[in-house]
Amino acid sequence: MTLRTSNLPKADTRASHIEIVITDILEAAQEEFAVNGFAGARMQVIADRAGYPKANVHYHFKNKTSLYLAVLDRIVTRWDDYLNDISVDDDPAVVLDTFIREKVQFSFDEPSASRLFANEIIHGAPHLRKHISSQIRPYVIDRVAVIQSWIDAGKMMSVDPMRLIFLIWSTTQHYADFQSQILIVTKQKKYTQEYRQETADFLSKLILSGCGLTLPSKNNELT
Amino acid sequence: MTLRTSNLPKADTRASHIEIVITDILEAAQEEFAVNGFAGARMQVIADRAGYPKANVHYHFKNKTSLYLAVLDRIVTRWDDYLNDISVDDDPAVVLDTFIREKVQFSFDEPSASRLFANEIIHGAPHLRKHISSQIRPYVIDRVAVIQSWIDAGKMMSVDPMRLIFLIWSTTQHYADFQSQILIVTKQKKYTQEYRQETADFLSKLILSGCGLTLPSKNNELT
DNA sequence: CAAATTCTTGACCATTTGGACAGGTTTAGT
DNA sequence: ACTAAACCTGTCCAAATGGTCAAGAATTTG
Repeated sequence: MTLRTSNLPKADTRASHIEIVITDILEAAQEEFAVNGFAGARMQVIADRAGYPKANVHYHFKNKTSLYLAVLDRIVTRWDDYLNDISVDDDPAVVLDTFIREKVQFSFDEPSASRLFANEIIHGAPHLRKHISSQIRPYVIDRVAVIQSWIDAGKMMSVDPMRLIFLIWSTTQHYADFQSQILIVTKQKKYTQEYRQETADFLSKLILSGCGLTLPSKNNELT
Repeated sequence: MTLRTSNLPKADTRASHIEIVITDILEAAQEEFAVNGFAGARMQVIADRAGYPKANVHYHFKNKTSLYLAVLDRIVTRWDDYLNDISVDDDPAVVLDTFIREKVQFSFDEPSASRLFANEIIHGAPHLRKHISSQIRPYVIDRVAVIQSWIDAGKMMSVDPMRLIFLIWSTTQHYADFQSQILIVTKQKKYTQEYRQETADFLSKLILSGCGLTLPSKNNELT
């Protein structure tokens, strides 16, 4: 609505101004791509939502595909930031509990990112194949090894570690990807803070218990 | 490829011929919509895949939307057929085990149906709102009541029944919707029969155990 | 302060695509 | 066998949409 160019603080440099424009466009694009998919997304809508003329969007991003890739890259990067390191010496219960709660939080906090990602995978991951095999796969293999060592050490029940990771991914993502269905079934307008909390508690409890684990004692001081 | 009109058996009536054509189109459309989403799907591609001229598709289906709705309806109907009835007197472990295995089977057998459905929900379920509130919601409420009665009867651990249903849905659907990611991470070309079986076993075991349940004894004679 | 560089934008275009339509063909009824 | 209805399909078209371009505004630089 308001023209960014005319009412910026004096101290603003060109570089930082550009960053704002780019971010505006990326955020608008993420929303549009998440809601309508790549093919369904409209450059005009993205431009409108970001608050710039369409040609401006094309100035900063060569074409629709490169804009989409930029959005994906941004999501994937933020995703990777969430990935915490775990070690053989850690307590399985604590690690899994933390992992689950972080994933749940991500789903509730950034549903459009989650949906865009899901969309890309459902459609065969045409733009993410490389990232999956070079980043995600090593990550999974690494965690699998640690979980397996816990099992070997008798610290938890014997369950297939990779499928356990898939299970955690799926159950947590579900609340973002299938939000519309869940809200209708539960007759809610939107997720409440309480619902989020109970969901995290539920998932943590059921999954840990499914692995034969229990949290040490105190477990309610997470954000 | 071959023209259906010219080489049909004499006994074939017009009605059944039409059914074949319609089915061909619906199947082609399901695949195309699942792979590319509604906006990305091309009528020309659907027609080609079905083996008829595009105008023929438009003869049987008013427009793209009505074709899409027909595909959705077909999927939803088949989905509903899977829904088994459960009662308070049943053994929770057996019911949940059966339920999980049926859902897993559906995901592996009809991945494109699952993906199309997921796609619709991710994009806000514009065409399924009614079905969700009139069919799915009552179904869920019904199962929730039964599960709750099991909990009250001390037959299983106290877990939120609705979230348990969501969890089963998400974990089973995951293998269809995120197939491309899973195949890359597990370095498989396609799901093997063995992988399907182990997945069903894994999910059943972990979820039952998460509910404090164990299967009676014999549990390996399912299809 | 002038020139050069970067950024912005309205107007315009080429292509794609859903869909209309009219004329032809096959089937069912009598 | 003949007619009417149902079905099929090649051709064409209007609308939508991604993308271009050249001129103008703002900012940096020499």
